Amino acid sequence: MGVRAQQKEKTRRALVDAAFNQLSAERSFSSLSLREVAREAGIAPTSFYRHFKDMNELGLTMVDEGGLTLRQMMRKGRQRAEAGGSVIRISVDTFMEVLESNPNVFRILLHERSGTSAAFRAAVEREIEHFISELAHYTEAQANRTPLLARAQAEALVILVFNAGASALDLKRSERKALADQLVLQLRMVATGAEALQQKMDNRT
Amino acid sequence: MGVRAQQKEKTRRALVDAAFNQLSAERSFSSLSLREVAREAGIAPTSFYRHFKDMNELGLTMVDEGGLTLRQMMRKGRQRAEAGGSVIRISVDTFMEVLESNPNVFRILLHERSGTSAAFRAAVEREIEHFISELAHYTEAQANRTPLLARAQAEALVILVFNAGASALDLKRSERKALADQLVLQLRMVATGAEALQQKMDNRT
DNA sequence: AAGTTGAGCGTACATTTGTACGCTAATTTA
DNA sequence: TAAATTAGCGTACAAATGTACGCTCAACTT
Repeated sequence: MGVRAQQKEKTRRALVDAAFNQLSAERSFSSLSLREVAREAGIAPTSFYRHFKDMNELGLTMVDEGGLTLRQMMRKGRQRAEAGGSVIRISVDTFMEVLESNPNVFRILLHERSGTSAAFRAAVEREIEHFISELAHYTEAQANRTPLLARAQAEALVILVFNAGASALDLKRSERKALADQLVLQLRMVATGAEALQQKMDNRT
Repeated sequence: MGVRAQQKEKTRRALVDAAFNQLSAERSFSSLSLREVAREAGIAPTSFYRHFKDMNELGLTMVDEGGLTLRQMMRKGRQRAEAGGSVIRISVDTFMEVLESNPNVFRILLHERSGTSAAFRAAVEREIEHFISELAHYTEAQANRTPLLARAQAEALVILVFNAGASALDLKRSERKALADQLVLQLRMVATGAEALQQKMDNRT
């Protein structure tokens, strides 16, 4: 890659990073202005357009990138689970760690999920869908579920986890433990219930 | 109430209604400006301050009012359930009807739940908490659950319902049916799972 | 070596925003 | 009836925003 393209990429990164860094509990992506992001990235407002058509395009980039980061981290965590132990417990712990080290990635996903732009909502939904279908396949194979049931179960699990994540963002580390415990309990409910419903269906044939 | 106070109340209502009416899939409360709301309500921007300290105060009013509306409607729907039939099915159907007739009430709750103001998040959480504890008491009595289990179960149920509501907002009426069906399935999973876990606990003593 | 490209800049402008201030006129109080 | 209160208005202003336009000069192409 030429010097020029390299520099361009660097500036683009600076923009994305600047935007991520400005997110917080008090600041959502949609409340960021183009000028603020440019300022934080150390470039002139008008230079922004050399990289993104508008803030929307930057935001979508962030959602995609964030979702990817999350999935990679969760996948890495899942490898730990293969060593044995409760899949649920280990997944929840991994999730909480990921949350703690990437709060802003989470914030943009959570907020824009119920956001004001259809494109954003769709993008977030796509990311969540990745989690759901990965999990559904896993359960379908592992626990011998009907696709329909596996899907419903996986979706319920993911929703509960994401929701707990949203709550966790507002909590101190000490309070998160209790949250995690309750989440584990809820996930077990779903898993147990799905199993029971599956059995009932199997017996009926 | 004097003529004066009456007129004031009327204008206040006009402001609240104006704000609600401007909400849509493309427009969140936090993206509304004070001037827009005043314009829609037919008053001068500066007159806004005769009724609310700032937009934040208006928003909190809307959350409280919206939450109340929702709870009243759900309660009315629950009376239908007493006539017999699946509690879960009837509740879900009621919920979907409420959603359809008050989409904007829902929008503000859903959006501000993951919003940028701690006060808003707390207010929404308070409203959701109402639902959860009402439901937890119901299950505790009805199904003889441990408080801890009842709470976890109720929370899971409410989260799944609200989440489905968020998805439903983006769907056509025809597509909502499938969503409702899956939601029912998920709620049954939780209920069945909670029951199983409760049994297991009871047997252990 | 000469010519082309394009990332980044500065200037400029029209819009929109929140809100301070002081007035008016109708209602309420005394 | 006289005085006090106050909802609503119009004017005004500083701040911020998105973005059009044209320039520069380093990097790349030919």
